[in-house]
Amino acid sequence: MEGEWTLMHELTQGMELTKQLRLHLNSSTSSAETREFLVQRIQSSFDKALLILKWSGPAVAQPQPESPVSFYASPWNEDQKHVSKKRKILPKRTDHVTVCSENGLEGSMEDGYSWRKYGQKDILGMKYPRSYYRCTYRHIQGCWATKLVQRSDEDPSIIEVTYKGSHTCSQASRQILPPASPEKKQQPNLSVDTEDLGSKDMMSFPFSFPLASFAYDENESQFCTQPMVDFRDCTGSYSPSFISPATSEIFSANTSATNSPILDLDFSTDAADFCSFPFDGPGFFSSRIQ
DNA sequence: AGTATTTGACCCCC
DNA sequence: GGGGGTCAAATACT
Repeated sequence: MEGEWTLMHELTQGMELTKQLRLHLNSSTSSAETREFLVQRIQSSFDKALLILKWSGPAVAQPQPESPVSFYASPWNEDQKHVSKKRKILPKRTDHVTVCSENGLEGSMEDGYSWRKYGQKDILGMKYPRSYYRCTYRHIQGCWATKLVQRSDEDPSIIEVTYKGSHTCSQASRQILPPASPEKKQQPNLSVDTEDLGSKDMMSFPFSFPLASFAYDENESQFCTQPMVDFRDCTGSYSPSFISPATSEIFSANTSATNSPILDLDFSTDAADFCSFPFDGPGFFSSRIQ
């Protein structure tokens, strides 16, 4: 089974990386960046292994939408029905994603989830207003994921997306699945700057890749993604040179709402979902495509 | 008619 | 008190 092989591969790689990290920890010449890179790769390997386990069989695979979300103070059916204007305590995890949107992708659907806009504010010092989105299924399934969309001042083609909370709706659990059917309309490509690609085997992950990488913000106890991945229109000139015919299928991402195979992993709850994928190490995507 | 978006008001936190 | 996040009525869209 390919899944088993990949699982073994990831676990083995995790072990190897751990050994490397140990060597670096004992080495006075090792840089902090290198160690951090190894840490992230280790985490990535184990994340992937966990994901493979998680999705390898129906008995254990499907997380239930009603499964508790640790950072919410109380369950939906107790708290959420008491609608109040009181500011809710937000989850402690925030994901920052920077995407380059030149074709209006900054709407509610480009990341594989279905969002509903619930507000817009002019932010002090910001040229462009900030838009607030919540999961479409908030009231149906008690999914309290939200995101903030802010167009960059410096480069209006850059859309900064901040995710708050994680999806507990059923949509979250199917994000990892491949598209149910081929999309007919032209899809924008998801391009990744891979200037500092570490190793080719990092591309071996069979079913998914991140929209952006995650880093842990210790100050705020938050997970933050690093601004590394851009959306480009299909006609865009940029195309990562490493993409092979095989991998381009993975990277040619459908960014419409329901069948993006890639933009997922994401923001769901448990540790296994904090996937810092292989290409997310420091320097892995070292610059943003403009 | 049902759903999504807009937008002014409200409220909390710093 | 001001800024930012959310609510909800009004409006637009399908």
